[in-house]
Amino acid sequence: MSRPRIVFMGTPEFAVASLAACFELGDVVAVVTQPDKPKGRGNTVTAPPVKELALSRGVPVLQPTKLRTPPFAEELRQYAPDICVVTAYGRILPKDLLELPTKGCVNVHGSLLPRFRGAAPIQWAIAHGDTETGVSLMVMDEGLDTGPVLAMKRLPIAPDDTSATLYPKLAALGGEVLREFLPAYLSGELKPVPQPSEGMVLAPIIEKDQGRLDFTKPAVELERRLRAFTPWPGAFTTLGGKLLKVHRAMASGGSGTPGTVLASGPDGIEVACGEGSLVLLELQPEGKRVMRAADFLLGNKLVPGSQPFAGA
RNA sequence: CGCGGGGUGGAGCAGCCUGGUAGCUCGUCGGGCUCAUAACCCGAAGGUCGCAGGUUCAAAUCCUGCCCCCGCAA
Repeated sequence: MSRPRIVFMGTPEFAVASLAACFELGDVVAVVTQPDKPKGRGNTVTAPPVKELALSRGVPVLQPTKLRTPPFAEELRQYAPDICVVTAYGRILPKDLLELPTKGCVNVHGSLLPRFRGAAPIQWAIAHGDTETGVSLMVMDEGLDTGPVLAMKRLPIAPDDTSATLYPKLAALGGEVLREFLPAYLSGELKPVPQPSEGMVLAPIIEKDQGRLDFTKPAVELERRLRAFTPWPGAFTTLGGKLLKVHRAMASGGSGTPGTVLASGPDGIEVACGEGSLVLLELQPEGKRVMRAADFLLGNKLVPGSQPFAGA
């Protein structure tokens, strides 16, 4: 097949590069994405990034609320897809959809499988302190990111990488892995290889409360989680009943009762943790802009020895 | 009309309710002191208090409209 008929399924910014690759690789006959949702201040109804690109290319956009009802499968069948490419769609695909395209469904996943199966692979790669991650192209089966793998591309994780900095890099890699390996899969040259049973790690969806700083944990872990959970849900604590976000911090060697301010000055605010200490470098009080810790201290006194942060 | 905080010398804040001299901490510049420090002492510069209108003898402060920044929720 020279021009495969592709149905693309995806939703956020991460999926856009994959969709762009699909436009090069075949005829994108339909794009499936999540329904428009109210977003941001003012609750403006916003279209997913994938939809924007699809519309600009004049491709039919489907935004079903439910996948498991027969009408959607029938609708999709009319497009007679050869292959369905899925990147961060945001839903589990039922068996009948997986089997609908003649070549099945392939998925671009943001980790080196079987490490970090699940909804938040990029975040957990950082949170675990990995120095390398990547993207995997796999043939989907009914399990959660358990299908046999066609190809992987690797990417180093820098010590200061956050999910925000890693996302676009991995999104681009996702487009590349499709361009390089999808044609070979479609022609039958490239066979999927089952994932090894060793090394499986789950990457469950992140919940808001996981961003709350728990100073009884080791400082190194808190620093990793801060980067992993940037931009969402971030790392935060409470000060004087108000939210205080921590945008940048550094693990250090101080010790004391967890949650105690060990030092505060131009170099930051050092807080004792369960193991080591965390030096807060950039803060954002609720309703305010991000500021350096030193600036924050000019208007807010944090006395060494005190335990001003709630929650700990 | 989703909920809420904020815009005051270069930075972070107070003052606003209860109109009446522009305040605090830091930075900057000049001088002094010290082996030394995020040091300390003395002095100085720097602000149309987001914008526009209104009320008033008088507005950062009260009223109206607009612009901009941000947190929450979804």
